[in-house]
Amino acid sequence: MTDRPAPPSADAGGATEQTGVGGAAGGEPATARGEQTRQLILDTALRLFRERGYAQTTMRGIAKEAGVAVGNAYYYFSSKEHLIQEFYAETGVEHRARAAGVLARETEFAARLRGVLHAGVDTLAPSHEFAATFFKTAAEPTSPLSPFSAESSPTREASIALFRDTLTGSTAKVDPELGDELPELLWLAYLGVVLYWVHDRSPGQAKTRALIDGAVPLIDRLVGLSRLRVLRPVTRDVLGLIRTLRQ
Amino acid sequence: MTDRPAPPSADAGGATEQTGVGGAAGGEPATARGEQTRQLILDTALRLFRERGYAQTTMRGIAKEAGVAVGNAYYYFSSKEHLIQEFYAETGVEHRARAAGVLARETEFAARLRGVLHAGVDTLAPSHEFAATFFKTAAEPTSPLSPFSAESSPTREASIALFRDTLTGSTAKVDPELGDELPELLWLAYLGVVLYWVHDRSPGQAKTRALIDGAVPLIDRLVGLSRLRVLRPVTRDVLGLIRTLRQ
DNA sequence: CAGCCGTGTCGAACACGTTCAACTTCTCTG
DNA sequence: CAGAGAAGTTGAACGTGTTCGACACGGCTG
Repeated sequence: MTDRPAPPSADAGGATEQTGVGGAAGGEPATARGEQTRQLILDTALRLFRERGYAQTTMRGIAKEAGVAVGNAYYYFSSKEHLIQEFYAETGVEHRARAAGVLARETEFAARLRGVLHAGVDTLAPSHEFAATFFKTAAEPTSPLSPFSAESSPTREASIALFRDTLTGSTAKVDPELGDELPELLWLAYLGVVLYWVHDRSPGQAKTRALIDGAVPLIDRLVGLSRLRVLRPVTRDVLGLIRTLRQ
Repeated sequence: MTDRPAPPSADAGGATEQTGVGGAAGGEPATARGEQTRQLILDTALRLFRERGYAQTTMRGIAKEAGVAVGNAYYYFSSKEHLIQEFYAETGVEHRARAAGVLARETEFAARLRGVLHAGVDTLAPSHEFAATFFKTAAEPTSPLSPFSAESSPTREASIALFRDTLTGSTAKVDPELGDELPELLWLAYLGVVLYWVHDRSPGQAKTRALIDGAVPLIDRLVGLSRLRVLRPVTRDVLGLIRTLRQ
C-alpha cells in the first residue's frame, strides 16, 4: 500500500519556464509537470469535498486518490484551507458567466440585481452541504480565506466589479456620491445573502430565494429614494458612517 | 512528569445529590467534587484562552495546568469548542449586569440602546484577540455554538430579553406589530455589531464604537418613521419578509 | 559528458483533538 | 460494615493536519 511504481503519466514533453518566483506552496508551478500535478490534486480535492464533505475529506485521502504523497499536496497548497481559496476563484468565474445573460438582457436595476444575486446562489447550490462546513473558516478575521483578507483581494475585486456592472449598466439614476460606494455595498449585501444561504436549511434553499426576491425591491426603492431632497441628509449620514467604518 | 500525588484539595465534605441525569459531558456534575473539578477546568481553560489564544491553547495544556488528565476534561466538556459555550454564558451574564445601570437611568430609546450595545462591547473587550480566533466556530451553521443553534437557546433568549427590556422600558412609541419583532431584530443588529467588532483591528476597537454611535440614531429614526402612514406599506413588507425568513 | 541546482516528490514523524476501557473514589443500601 | 454501583479519573492509543529532511528528475553550464 505504501509502494507505488513510477507514475504512469505519459507526459507530453516539457515547456520549460524559468520564472523562479521562489515560493513553493501558493506560488504557481514553474514546469508543465508541476502544473499538471497541481491541477490533479485540486480537482481531486474539490471532488472529494463535494462527495464526502470538507471535514470528512482527509489530506491523506486526497493524496491517495490523486496518486501522490501527502507532502506533495502541501508543496502546492500550503494548507487544507487553501484548497478552498481555489474553490472561491472557480465560483467567482462561474458566477460572472451565469450573470452575463441577465446583464445582457435586462436594463432595469432591480431586474439586473435580482438576476445577479440568483446567479450567485445558482452557482453555489451544488456545494451547499460542503460550503456550510467550511464556511466557518471564511468567518475567521485572521484567515487568508476571509472575504476581506488581502489574499482574497482578486476574487473580491472581481465580485465588486460584477456589481458595478450591475449598477452602471442599468437605467437607474443614482446620487453620484452614493454611486461610488454602492457596488461595494451591493457586494456586502451579497455576502449577507450567502451568509443566510449557508444557514438556510429549507428544501432547495427556497428561503434564500425569497430573501432575494423580497430584498431587491426594498434596495431598489431605497436607492431611488436616496435622491430625494428630504432624505439627502440621511443619505449623507449613512455615507459618512460607511466611509468611517471602512477599514 | 506523568505522575502526580493526590490532589491537595482540602475539599469540604460532600453535598450528595442523586439526580443521575445520565449523561457525562454536558450534563451537570452530580457531586460537589465534580462541580469543583468542572469549575477548575473551566477557569483554567478560559484563562489560558485569554493568555495564549484559543488555537494556541491545547487540551493537554489545560489538563496539565489544571492538574488533571486530558480525559477528565472531556468528562465535563464534550469538546474544546464546548468550553466556549461557557464563555458565552458568562459573557451574557456580565452584559446584563453592565447594562443594568443604563437601563435604570435612561428612558429614551436611543440612549438605552446605545448604552446596551456599548455595554456588550465593554464586556467582550478583554477577550478581543481570542474571540477573533474562535469566532469562526460560531459561524458554522451546524455547530452547537452557533448563536442560532438549539444549544445556544438559553443564552440567546436571555440576550433577546435584554433588548426587549431596552425597548419596553423606553418612552418610544412603536408600531405594535413591529414591537413584537423588534427585540429580535435588535439582537440581530447586536450580532452585526459583534461581527464588525471581531474584524475591527482599529486601536481599542474604536471603529466599533463609531459604528454604534452612528447606527443607533439611524435605527431610532427608522423605528420612529415606521408609524408614519406613508411608510406603513413598507413596514408591512419588511415585517412580512422577516416572518417568512425566520427559520 | 560531468556536475550542479532548481523543481518536484516522498513518507516518516510531530502535536493536536478526541476516544475508551480500565481503574479509583465515594455514597448509599442491605 | 460489606459490597454494589454510580461518579469521577486516568493515560495510552487513534486519526487528523502539517512539517521536514532526504531523495529523484531534468535541463543547463563548464
